[in-house]
Amino acid sequence: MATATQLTNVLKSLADPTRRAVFERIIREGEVAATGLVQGSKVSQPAVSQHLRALRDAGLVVERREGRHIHYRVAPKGLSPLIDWLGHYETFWAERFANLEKLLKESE
Amino acid sequence: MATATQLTNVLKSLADPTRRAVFERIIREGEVAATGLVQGSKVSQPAVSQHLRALRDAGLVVERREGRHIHYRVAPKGLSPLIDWLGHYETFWAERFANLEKLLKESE
DNA sequence: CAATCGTATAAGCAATTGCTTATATATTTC
DNA sequence: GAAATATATAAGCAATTGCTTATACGATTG
Repeated sequence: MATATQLTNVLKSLADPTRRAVFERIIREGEVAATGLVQGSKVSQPAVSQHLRALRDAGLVVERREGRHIHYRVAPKGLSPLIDWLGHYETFWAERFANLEKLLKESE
Repeated sequence: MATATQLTNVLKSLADPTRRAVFERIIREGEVAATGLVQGSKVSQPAVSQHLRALRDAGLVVERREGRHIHYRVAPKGLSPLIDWLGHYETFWAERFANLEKLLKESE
């Protein structure tokens, strides 16, 4: 079960637009090296690195070292704390949420 | 359609544990006056008031004045930006699920 | 109208955040 | 081993955040 702290970390991580953009690129591109994420980013390499650390600490991405590159990809259950939290209040906004939750549960 | 700014506001609002607790109480209790939310809260009345304003600005709650009380309740579509954002990557997660399944089959 | 109740706003402050530049740490290549 | 590449960490700084106390506003009651 996801703790409140984990949920807080996920929400905080996604709340920053720059960091969320990094996460979205990782989602779209599947697996990206940090270099690739720096290119096309508005912020510096250290800034991207710091965002990647935040995302990793929040459990949203995982890294895989390959030579001097470090490739990032989405952590399978990274969004679980958020999905679970939404699901906890499902009855309040059931219809829209039902399909998404089902899909995500299957992918665990 | 929800803008990126709206999503950011929703995420930021929910990212703070105290403010999220206020929101959760409003969800559970249906309609609550600010006084009720202050009671049982760890923070002061102004702090609660500021959190309520943030939640309202993010579109997560609506208020209804009744005499000198102001009652808060969940805004029906307040979480839409978040739900929509998650749904936007639905296809990605579906593909991820498919790939995982494929990978597991191959490793048998 | 004066007192009171419910709530919001103002001002100030310590803590946190997101960024920068500069530097360190791995890893590979020459 | 030296240079180059990929990434992380350190230090510092301006902006933002979440809280506090004090005060203002709005509605009700006497």
